[in-house]
Amino acid sequence: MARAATTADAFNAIAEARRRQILDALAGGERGVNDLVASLDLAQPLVSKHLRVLREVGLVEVREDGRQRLYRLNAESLKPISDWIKNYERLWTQRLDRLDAVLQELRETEHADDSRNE
Amino acid sequence: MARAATTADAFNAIAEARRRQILDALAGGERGVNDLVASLDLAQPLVSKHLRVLREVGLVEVREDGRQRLYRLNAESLKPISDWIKNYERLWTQRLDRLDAVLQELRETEHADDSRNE
DNA sequence: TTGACATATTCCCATATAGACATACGATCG
DNA sequence: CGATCGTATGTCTATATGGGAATATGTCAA
Repeated sequence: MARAATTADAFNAIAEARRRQILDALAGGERGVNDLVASLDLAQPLVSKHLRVLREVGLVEVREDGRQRLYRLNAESLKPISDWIKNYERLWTQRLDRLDAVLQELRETEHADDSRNE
Repeated sequence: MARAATTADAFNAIAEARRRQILDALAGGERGVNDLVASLDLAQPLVSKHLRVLREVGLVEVREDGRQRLYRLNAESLKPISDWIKNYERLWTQRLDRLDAVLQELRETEHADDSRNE
């Protein structure tokens, strides 16, 4: 079997950096294809193809407006990724193995004013 | 150009569901390869191959123990993913049908105090 | 040493890309 | 109507995969 299709799920879709860039661009709001092409400095057919992948996994949605197609982010499709990674966040947040030294250094360097949770 | 290598970065590495399963299994602590093979019901060579990919992107680390190799999670390598997705979380957390209103509110109350959810 | 065990590597194959390029399609304008 | 704009799709290629199978490597035990 080959690699899973890029349209298999959001995990595969966002593996490609360009597609993440597109999502980042759409985070600011609806945008047309040529608009994205200009922003990302990518060939138009490529942008269209990437948008297709993103659409197939539900990460973006389209709306027709005259001869333009306005794409917009559908962030909820990122939730599975967020949910998955959330289980790991504490593993580096509360990583206390040899953190003591680092914390002391940080305390000296940064002089945080409201970090009284220890 | 073909798809980016699975070892290109953590995003590509975790696109494969089996590798996420391996990470999930390692979240509980260090484990040997055969141990993982039994847990995941995967052929041993496959597990070794997946572990190699995960190792190459820094998601796991190995330690030799007799004739076993104990793998453990290096969660920090997931941080780039966590960081990226964090920018989107609020987009579904505060997803009301009238997003415009929310956006305006955000624009007005741009203070760092965001502890008033619900 | 031989053998059992734990893990890694190699070879093969079917599949699917991302990108470049050409072109098709639909909407709008003149 | 024809021309043009905005976008999508098709074709080609190089490349890399995940899985299966066989095998290599390395470690310990008797």
